[in-house]
Amino acid sequence: MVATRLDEIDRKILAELQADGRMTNVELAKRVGISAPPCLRRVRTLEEAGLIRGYHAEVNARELGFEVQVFAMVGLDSQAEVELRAFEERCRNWPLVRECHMLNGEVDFILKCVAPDLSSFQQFLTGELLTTPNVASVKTSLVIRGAKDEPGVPFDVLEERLSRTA
Amino acid sequence: MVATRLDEIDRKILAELQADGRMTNVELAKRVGISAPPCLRRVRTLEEAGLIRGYHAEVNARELGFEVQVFAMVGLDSQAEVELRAFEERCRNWPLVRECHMLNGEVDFILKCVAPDLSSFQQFLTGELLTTPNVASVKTSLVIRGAKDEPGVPFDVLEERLSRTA
DNA sequence: AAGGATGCGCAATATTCTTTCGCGCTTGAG
DNA sequence: CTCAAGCGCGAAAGAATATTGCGCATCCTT
Repeated sequence: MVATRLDEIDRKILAELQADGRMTNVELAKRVGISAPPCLRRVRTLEEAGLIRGYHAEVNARELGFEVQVFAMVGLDSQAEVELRAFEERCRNWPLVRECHMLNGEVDFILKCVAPDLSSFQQFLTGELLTTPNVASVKTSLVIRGAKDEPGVPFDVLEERLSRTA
Repeated sequence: MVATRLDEIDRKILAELQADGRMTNVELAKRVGISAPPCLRRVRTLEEAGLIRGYHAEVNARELGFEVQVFAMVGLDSQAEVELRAFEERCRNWPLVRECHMLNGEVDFILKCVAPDLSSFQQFLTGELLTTPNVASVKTSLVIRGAKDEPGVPFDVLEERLSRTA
């Protein structure tokens, strides 16, 4: 099912559910222009094919008490695959680390972190991240304010691209 | 309603919906330990209070044809508030830019971008970002691989913190 | 202690979801 | 070119869910 090419309706479904993941199936069907049963079948297929990984409520982190957001650039001493995997595994176990991406260039990883306040982040930084074996350098940057935070991908770009090919 | 403190049930609701945003209300009610009607009322209240910003399907970007993910660190010539706002507004209009955060330190902004392939990103980089007025420097880092990508906030940290206070 | 406000649960109604069925279209073999 | 098989669609019925109104308990205030 991986190689299955999506048609326009599938892409519309994905776009709609990315914008509003709690939309009812009948509403979704109406928007993509088919009736409810085949629409639901398509959604199930997309889920099983892994094109839809899950559904999440977007919560207001600040109101919930997570006032601090930090990007951390991490450099390691050894970039051996085993060491890379070990560091990634540690990241998965740190709840304050929400994202961990391996990068090219001088920095090995970028981490997006959240924390209730500065002191709890610094506690994590000095008590956990900096004391981790193989961590050579960490440069942190506090987020002053967020200007844009869109989840997912831009479907308009995809449609535009496909229309050029067709 | 902003100053309203959430009780444990509200936090459970948020945690559950963050993990599975399409859960039915009866299932949610069962999990948080109350009956369906008050559960739905709480969800509506949380939505109206802005604690739930929305619901989104998490789509598989790579399978959809967005194979490239890039972090871009942007420095501006002028950091006057008007200029900062102007740059943020441009970011909001670039579909390939999914996130834009203003940082402290030497870099002014960090951008998380996606693109179908390297050439379309470079087209954006050289044709759009680098030619934008007031942009002094851009350093880009390609994401080699993603190790962790959790949406939202860690509710366990929140609960732990609250239990210490109580 | 009385009054008011808040929030729960129960029950009834309306909406939505799920399943089954038959139809029409495309596809590939004869 | 014809025909049969496979696939996806739409309609309808039964099941599950969402939604509303109401009575009652609890808590806080006075």
